[in-house]
Amino acid sequence: MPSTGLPIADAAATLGLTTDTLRYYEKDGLLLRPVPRAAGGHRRYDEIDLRWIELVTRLRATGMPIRDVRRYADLVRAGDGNESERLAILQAHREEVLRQLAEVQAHLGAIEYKIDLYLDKLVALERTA
Amino acid sequence: MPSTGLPIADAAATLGLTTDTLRYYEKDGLLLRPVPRAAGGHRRYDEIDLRWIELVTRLRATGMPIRDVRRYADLVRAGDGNESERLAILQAHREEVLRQLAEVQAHLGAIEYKIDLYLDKLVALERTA
DNA sequence: GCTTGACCTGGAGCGCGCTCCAAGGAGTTC
DNA sequence: GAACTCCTTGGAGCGCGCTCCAGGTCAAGC
Repeated sequence: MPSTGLPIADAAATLGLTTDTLRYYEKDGLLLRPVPRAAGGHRRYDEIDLRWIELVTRLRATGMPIRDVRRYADLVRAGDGNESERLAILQAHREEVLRQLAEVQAHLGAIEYKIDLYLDKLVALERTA
Repeated sequence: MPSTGLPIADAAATLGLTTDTLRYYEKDGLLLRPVPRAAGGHRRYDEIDLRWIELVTRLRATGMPIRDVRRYADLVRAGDGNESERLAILQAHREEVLRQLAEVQAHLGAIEYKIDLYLDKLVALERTA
């Protein structure tokens, strides 16, 4: 059996993470299974591992705390029958992300207003110069 | 001279911060001036202080690091003449926020796709039950 | 066969942004 | 004037999410 899958450095490059982060996620229970090892104990990331980790990065990049990602991974690892719980986690997260997006956009509006004030001010200075 | 302005607890409640955070911001150089004191050394937050801190919370809530807020505060404190530097900071921040908004929205789209898959799955289960 | 370099582990360290605490002072209420 | 509450300061502590390091193993290339 040939060792299939990517070594950790390639997986990290593919996913835009560091090797340290990949090992940390695995140790912290965020993955669906221990990543398979080649002879010698080196990790080999298969397609299924990469796809799961990509989802993890999406959850993390939208602000889901690591402990919630772990809860979700625990459910998926437990197998069929808890789909409504998984759905609840994702839906709650979606609501939270939408809330934050709206908040950030509102604050950004106020900041852009301030930017416009400075632009006006600088244009006026320009004219008198 | 009557002590004008809000005591720290009221200012915190008004701004949605804690008293600890207000003292921390002041000590860390994020404010435009030392907050005025009543007799006895208690802080009194005037309108001008509250308005500035509100801007600080907008910058923070949109992800600006404290050190950048301090740089901006330093410029404002220095007075007229550096408006283009202030503008540059705000515009750079605006670009960064827009970048992050787009990224979060893209990730959210993928998460919502997954939510829909679970919804379909659960509806199918429902039907067979 | 030996060097090189990627990988392994367990655990310490770190940057950020607060958050909490101890010890003490001052002003208001009875 | 005693009790209560809110405030003061300096500094320690903390939760999060990595990030780094030491010391060791293993496999591939020359």
